[in-house]
Order: sequence, then C-alpha cells, then structure tokens
Amino acid sequence: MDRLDSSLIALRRILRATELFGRELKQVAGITPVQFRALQIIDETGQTTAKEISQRMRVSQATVTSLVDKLVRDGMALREKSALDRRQTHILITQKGSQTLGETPDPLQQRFVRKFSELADWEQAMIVANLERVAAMLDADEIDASPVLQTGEIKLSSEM
Amino acid sequence: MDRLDSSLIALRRILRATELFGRELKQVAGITPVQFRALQIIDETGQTTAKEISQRMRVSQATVTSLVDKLVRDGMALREKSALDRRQTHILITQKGSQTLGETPDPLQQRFVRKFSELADWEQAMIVANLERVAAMLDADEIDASPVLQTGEIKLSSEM
DNA sequence: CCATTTGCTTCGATAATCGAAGTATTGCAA
DNA sequence: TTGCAATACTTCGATTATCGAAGCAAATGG
Repeated sequence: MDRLDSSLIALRRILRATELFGRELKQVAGITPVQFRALQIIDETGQTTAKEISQRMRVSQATVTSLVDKLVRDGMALREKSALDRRQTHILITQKGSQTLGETPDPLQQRFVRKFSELADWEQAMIVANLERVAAMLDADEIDASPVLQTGEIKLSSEM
Repeated sequence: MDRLDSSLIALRRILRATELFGRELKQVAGITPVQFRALQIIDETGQTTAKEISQRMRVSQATVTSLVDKLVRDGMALREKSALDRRQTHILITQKGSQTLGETPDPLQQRFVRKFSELADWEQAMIVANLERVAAMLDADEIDASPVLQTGEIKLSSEM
C-alpha cells in the first residue's frame, strides 16, 4: 500500500505543478490557460466554429461564447458570420493572437522539455512508457482518446 | 523529439482525466474537488486554522474564507474562535463532513487504485519511480515538496 | 501604551462554467 | 410550398474559485 500512496502523491505533485504553472502563465503572459487553449485550437484549425471548440475543449457552447468574447475583447480573435451556413460563426485568430501564441513561453512545457532533454535515451523511453501506462489507467472508457484538455494545458508544437 | 511529444501527450491525458473526474465528483457527490480538498485538510489536522488551509492549498486567505463559508453553509464544517489566540479561528469538521469524506467515492482514485493493484510488483515499483521522477522535473524550485494540490485532488486515506 | 504584525473577513472584481431560454437559419417532410 | 424540427449560437442568471485591498480585532514588542 505504500507504493500506491507514493504514486498518488507523485500524481498530485504533477497536478499541482501544472496548476501553479497555469497561474504563472497568467501572470507572465496575461492570458489564462483556458484562453490559451482555445486560442491554440482556433489557430490549428484555421477557421473554427464555436461548436468545434466546444467539442474539443469539452465545455458547453455557452462557455465557448464567453471565452471567445474575451479573446475578441483582447484582440486575439475575430468572429465572422459564415456565408455558407449563416447560423455558423467562424472564429479566426488575429495577428495579435498568433503573436501571443508564438511568444508565450509556456512555463510548464519549457521546464519539462528542458529536464526531459537532459535525460539519457533509455530514461526518456522509460518515462514515456510509464506515463502512457498511467494515462491509460486513468483514461476512463467513456472518454475518447482525444488529447485535448482544458486546465493546465500543455502547449505542444506538433499537435495532433 | 518524438518522445518528448509522446510524453507531453501522455501528461495531457493524465491531466485531462483528473479534470474530468473532478467534474464527475461534483455531479456524483455534490462536492467540488476544491471543497473536498479543504475538507480533507480540516479532517487530517483535526483543528485547522484558515492560515493552515491557505498554506497547504496555496491559495489566499480570502479564498479560504469563501471556501470555508461554503463548507459551513453545507454543514460540513464549523468555525470556532480560539481561546488561546483570539485572532485565530479553529475550523472543525462536522459529522456530516466526515461522512461525506468517508462515503465519497473519489472516482479518479478508485480507478487508479484498482488498475494499479492489478499490476505486477516490479511494474508498480517502476511506475512509482517514474512518476516521482516526472514530479521532480515539474516541481519548480520555488515550490516546496508538500504533496498538496488544489485541482483534481486525489483522495488519499493515509496521507503524507 | 503605542505601533506593528498577525489572523481573519469583507468588498469588489474577474474567470470559468453551466442550463435554460431565446434568435436565426437550415433542412426535411408532408 | 409551407411549416416544424434540428442546429448554431448568444443571452441571461447563477455558482464556484480566485485574488488584492481595505478593514477590524487581537497579540506582541519595544
């Protein structure tokens, strides 16, 4: 049972770290992790809809509306009615948005990347295998495998 | 670099799972993860102060006040002025609070515990070692090693 | 005994989140 | 074709979590 405790504590530490890095992100870059995540999705998809964001972030459309409101308010994104289906609204990233995405140093990722890179090859392989194992243990069946997440989001350059 | 991506994706999956389990907890048990965490701390310490909770959860005292307000409102906790130092307020858990703690099935922990228990001995050891390693990589230096965390909290019977 | 520190609450603000209700618009079916 | 259901989104009202600043009361140290 000792091992179980240790593993849970380690998991906690990981979660806490992401949480705290989220706050740091907010301080440093003036954007919240959630907004950052939405912006990433808008950027990736080029021309997103509220529905798309809502599905990928697994939040309600109402939430997306308020999120996009904030991005628009801050000049990071734009809304544009779709010509084809006028119920839809396309959401576009602005220059400023791209710039923010590009410049924002995600402190969590940076730290992890740095430390990870310092490891020996076999160590990296082992860590990946184990992280994936744990992820598989936690991923509930009802939850599909989409690698999207809302809190303490990790910025990934080459994202699915 | 592929490994880095894999590890980041796995990390994400872990974070997302905890996030979603947090929501489940709220639905099922009617208590939010944050409140649950506060309640755990109150329970563990027997007679906590707002300051203690604030430090362990790493949130401001103002936040703790509002958190405890909710716990008190819901009959999970009580406030009691300290006789020794009358600036302090002791925060106590109520019967209902204990009951909630005891009965609440933390879905994340349950799942993890079950899966973890199924593993072979050496696998468990390896996972612990690797999780701890990752935790160490993410734990910023400024952050002390206390295994406390606020979001997607994992319930631990024999904590710390 | 006064000034400072400490512990906590109050106030006002913001973000994230939801469900329900409302507004267009599309699309299918009779 | 007309009309009703489904779809896409917003608005509204509510809740939680969170903070900083300001306030109040008690302790403590000169």
